[in-house]
Amino acid sequence: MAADTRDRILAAAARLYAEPTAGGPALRAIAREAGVNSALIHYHFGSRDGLFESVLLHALEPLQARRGPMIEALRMGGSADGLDLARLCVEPVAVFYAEPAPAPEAELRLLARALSEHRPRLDALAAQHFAPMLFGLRDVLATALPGLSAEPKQRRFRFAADTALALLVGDDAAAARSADEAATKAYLHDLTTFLAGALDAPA
Amino acid sequence: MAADTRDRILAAAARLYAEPTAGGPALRAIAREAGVNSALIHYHFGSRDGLFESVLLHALEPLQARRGPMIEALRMGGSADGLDLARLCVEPVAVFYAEPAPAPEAELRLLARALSEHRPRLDALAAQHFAPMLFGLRDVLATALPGLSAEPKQRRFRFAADTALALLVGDDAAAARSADEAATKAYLHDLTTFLAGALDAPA
DNA sequence: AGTTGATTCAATCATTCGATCAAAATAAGC
DNA sequence: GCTTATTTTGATCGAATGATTGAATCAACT
Repeated sequence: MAADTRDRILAAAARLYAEPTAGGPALRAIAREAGVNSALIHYHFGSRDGLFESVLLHALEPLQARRGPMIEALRMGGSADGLDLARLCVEPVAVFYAEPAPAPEAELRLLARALSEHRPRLDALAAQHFAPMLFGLRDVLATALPGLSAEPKQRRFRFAADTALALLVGDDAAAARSADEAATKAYLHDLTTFLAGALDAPA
Repeated sequence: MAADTRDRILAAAARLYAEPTAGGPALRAIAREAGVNSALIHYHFGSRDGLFESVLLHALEPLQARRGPMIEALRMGGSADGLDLARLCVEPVAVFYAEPAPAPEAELRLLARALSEHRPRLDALAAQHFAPMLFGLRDVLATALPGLSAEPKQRRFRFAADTALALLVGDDAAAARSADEAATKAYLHDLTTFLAGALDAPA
C-alpha cells in the first residue's frame, strides 16, 4: 500500500496547498487530510520542501503533456501568428479546467503559490524539467510573427505567457470557472483574443 | 519620537515583507531590522495583521496619488483609446521605478505578496480606499474603445490592469530595472504597446 | 515457522512564533 | 518638582511547527 499512501498524501497536499494560507499548510494538516500519520510524510518525501516539490512536479505533468504536442504541431505548421501563440499560452494551462471533479483548481492555485514564493531549488528544477520544450519553442518563435525582430518578439511572447498564467490562475478566472461552462468558455476565448491582439500589435 | 519609531517600523517591515519568505517575516525580524523592541510593534499596530495593513496602505499611497489625476485627465479629454488605457494601467505602478534609492522595489514586492495571499479584510479595505477612483474610471470606460460593447470592454480593461500589475511586479521587470535606465524605459514601453495592442484588438 | 525489510504509528523534542504583562524610561502638563 | 500619560523594554506564556525516534505492524520470501 506504499504507492497508495504516497498518492493520498500528494492529493491531500495539493488540495491544502491550493488554499491561500500564508506559508502553506502544516504537515499535520496535510496528514490529517490524507488520513495518515504525519511522520509518513517525512518517510516518503524526506522533508516539507521535498513534499512541495513532488506535489508541484506532479501537478505540472498534464500541463506539459499538453504543451509539448502543441509546440510540435506549430513547428511543423509553418509561421505561427499571434492567435497561434496566444492559444499556446492559454490552452495548456486551461487543461486543468477540463479535468474531472476532484479539485480542478487546486493545481492552479498551487501553481500560483509556487510562483509567488521563490524557492531557490525550484527554478533549476523547472528549467531542467522544461528544457526539451524550450528548444522546440525557440524554433517556433524564430519563424513566428515575421513583422517583429527577434528581441521584442521574445519579450512579447514572454509577456503573453506570463499574462496567461496570471490571468488563468487569478480570481477572475476562478469566478468564471465557478459560474457555468459557458462563462468559462467565454473567459478563455476573451483571454485568447486579448493576447492575440497584444502579440499582433504593431511595433 | 513616537512617529519616528512608527516610520522606522513601517520601513523595516516594508523591506522585509518584500522578501519572498513564505508566510512573511517574523515580528522579531522586523523589530531587529528596525532596531526596536518587538513588543513595540504590538504597541503601535496592535497585531501582526495590523502592521501588514498599515504597511500596505502606506505603500499604495503614491500609486493612488498618480492614478487619480490620470483618470481625471482622461475623463475630461474625450474618448480614450487603447494606448490611453494602457498608460493608465502601467504608469501609476511604475511610479515606484522612479523613486529615489530607498528600496524602490520593496513596495512592488509587497504588493505582489498582498495579491498572492488572500487576506479577508484586505479586499474590503482596498475597495473602500479605491472607491472614489473607481467612479471616475467608470466614466472613462463608458466612452473609451467605442468599437466594443460594455461587457467585453470591462473585461478587457481588467485583463490589462491585472497584466500590468503582474508584469510590473514580476521577475522580468525586476531584472530590467536592475539593469540600466534604458532597459527599464524599454521594458515599460514594450509593455505599454503590448497592452495597447491587446485593448485595441478586433472583437 | 522464521527472518528480513519496508511501512506505519504514537510520542516527544527543540524551536519558533505571536502575543501579553509588569515594570522601567521618557515626555508632557500643571 | 510633582504628577500623569506616553513610550519602550525585558521576560515570558501558550500554542503550533518540522523533525526525529523507537517500537509495532505488515508483506514477502526462504
